[in-house]
Amino acid sequence: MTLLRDDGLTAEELTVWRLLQRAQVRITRHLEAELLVAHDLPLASYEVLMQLAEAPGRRLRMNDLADRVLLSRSGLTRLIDRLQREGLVSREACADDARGLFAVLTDAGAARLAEATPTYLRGIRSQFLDMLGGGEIAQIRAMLGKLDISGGAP
Amino acid sequence: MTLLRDDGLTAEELTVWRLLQRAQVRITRHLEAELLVAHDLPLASYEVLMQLAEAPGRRLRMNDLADRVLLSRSGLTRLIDRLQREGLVSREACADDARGLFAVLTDAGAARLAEATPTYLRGIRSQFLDMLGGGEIAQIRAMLGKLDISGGAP
DNA sequence: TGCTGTTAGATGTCCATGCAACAACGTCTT
DNA sequence: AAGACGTTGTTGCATGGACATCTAACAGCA
Repeated sequence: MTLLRDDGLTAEELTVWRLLQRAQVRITRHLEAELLVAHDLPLASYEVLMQLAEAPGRRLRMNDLADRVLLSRSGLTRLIDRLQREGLVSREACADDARGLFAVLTDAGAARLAEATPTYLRGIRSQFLDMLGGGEIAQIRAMLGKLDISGGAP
Repeated sequence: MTLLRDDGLTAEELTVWRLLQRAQVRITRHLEAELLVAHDLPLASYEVLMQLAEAPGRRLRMNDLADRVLLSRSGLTRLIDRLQREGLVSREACADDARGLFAVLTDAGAARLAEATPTYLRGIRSQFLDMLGGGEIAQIRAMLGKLDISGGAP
């Protein structure tokens, strides 16, 4: 039982990390599967549409968007390619920086997002929030906020 | 600002889920990168070796192992292929079920694991545990335990 | 024994992703 | 004004994972 981790991590500390992994993977897979069967929309695509919908002018620079959806720049390029092919997103030039591109949510994209959103939210509720008590959500939010590198403000 | 989520999730609830995603992805990437540069060992490989080391007889059935490392069966087949090629793991037949196979940790695998473990544990500490207070670890463990489907016992 | 159905792993195929390299553009210095 | 340097986004390439499918082997029942 002590083959490893005599290096300063207690069994509990290691367990916490494993639980975090498991929770995130389990929820992610649930959402992915549900969105796919119900709306033929991968989770990553959903998250792009969601971020764009929340952004002012329904648009975001590629770089900015990549950070928000936790994807590499090249990964996002390909993903936006696909979404553009489906007509859910378009690319527009950036006025004040000729290198830059905006990914812009189209009306079709907004409609598709609206369809899928109930599935997404229901999944988060049933696979995550419902399993915690009310006060616990605030607690876990505070702790996860500390883990967030981008200075998690309240 | 309320383009979506009038469906019953508060902004905070949605934030919690996003923070969980971000935390897990950030830590995972850190570990992957560190293990790769320092030991040329992908995170998934490390986790396989780790699980085998903890298992009785340093061996686990393929199916069982796949569940523990959160991989599909085919994914694990390929991964064990690679580890076997490197000599870190071997396959052994199962006495009481001729269909079954054990993945077994070799001495070379154990050595490689021992080399990489400090890097792994240091990563978890610096990217995760150090960012939380002592009491918080127990708290978050309790909550994440509730999220774990496999009846998280204390 | 001979069927039927189920389970354990391995493979063929496809697709998403990351990294390194690149091109185009911006910024800063002098 | 001009070059050095950083940034932005796209591409070639390789990797790794999932799904569907396949084979072998078990279990149950007639």
